[in-house]
Amino acid sequence: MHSTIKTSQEKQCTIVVVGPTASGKSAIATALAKKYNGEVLSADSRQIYRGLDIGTGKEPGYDATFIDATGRTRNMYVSDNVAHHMINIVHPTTIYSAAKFVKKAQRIHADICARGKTPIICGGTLFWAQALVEGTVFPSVPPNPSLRAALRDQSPAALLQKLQERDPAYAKIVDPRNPARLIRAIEVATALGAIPRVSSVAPIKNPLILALSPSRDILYTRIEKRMDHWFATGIFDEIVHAHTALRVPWVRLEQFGLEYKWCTRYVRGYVSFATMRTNTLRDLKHYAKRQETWLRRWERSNPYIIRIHTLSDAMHHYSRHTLCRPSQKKS
RNA sequence: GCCGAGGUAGCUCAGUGGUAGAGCAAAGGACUGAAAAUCCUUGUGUCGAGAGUCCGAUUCUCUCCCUCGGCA
Repeated sequence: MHSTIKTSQEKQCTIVVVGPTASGKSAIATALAKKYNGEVLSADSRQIYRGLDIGTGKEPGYDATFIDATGRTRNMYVSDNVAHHMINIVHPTTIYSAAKFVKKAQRIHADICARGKTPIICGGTLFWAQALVEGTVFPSVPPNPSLRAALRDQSPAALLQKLQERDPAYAKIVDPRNPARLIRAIEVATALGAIPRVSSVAPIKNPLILALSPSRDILYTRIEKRMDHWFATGIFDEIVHAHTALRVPWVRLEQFGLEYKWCTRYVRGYVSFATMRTNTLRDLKHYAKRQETWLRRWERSNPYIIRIHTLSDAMHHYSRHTLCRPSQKKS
């Protein structure tokens, strides 16, 4: 039952490994990649940045190149002898987005399949992972920096008013007190006249979605341990290096959130070590909680998500999935 | 031992003669080109203990206990 050799009955599938921070996604994804001739496609909104390694939880590795299915040379990241994609793809000052991620990741996914490998989507940015799996098409309105700057200081009420003038229907369903939501809605409505309905095109076929879900006690312990390990192994140097050698402004570093936010302040002498540590830990726990909330919601709309705890759970479900799939055929 | 300031939600503290709130934490939720971001909802606790005054005390008085300063 645990055969690692592909039989003719096995069908190609994409493994998806999600879960909160510090739940052990990377280790499982890498192990699955070795087991099933796979390549990892990262869905992590921070590991895309070069030079942010420790605090983003990158597994040790190096940048390398490979030849894709069309014969082109492409970049990848190699960790534990496994190819990883969507890691170290942009400079930290680059503004990236979920839409860009989905577009690029779809191409990479197709290429992995074309080369006969098993794609393993792995990441903690559930928004990105779900959008990729479901093939979400975002309104094709890129961010408008000057509009955003102009709206930045307006009250939610004023923003809502503006949105009502453009798209009253959408104004009824947005979060009326969330500036980020309101500004994006105004941005889209200004460009297109109204907010288009969201559509899902080109979802990933035959996904096996595995969700790591350690108990909260265990997770919080792991988060704290990992955080202290980062403090001890050079995250402060990394931040200083990003600022001096990579010329990443301090404000930008703070924008990355979590430890980058607090360690940057600590490195600059604005907060004590104790404050930095306490706040980082608090924010990490909040983050993990939001990831779990997202996962629960996704589960409500997708009954095929499977909760797992170990690598052998993952392998067990992979075997079942590839050998005798439930009727989830394309229609 | 004396003087002073306090003891109210897990923490920091407001507050009132008619049995109490805020922030943070915690829990839950939202999320469609910022997502490690952004935002929403949820607060009954012997108001340190005992006694007294009062129709009624967490609020006033007394005693005690504890904490923190200062003086010895």
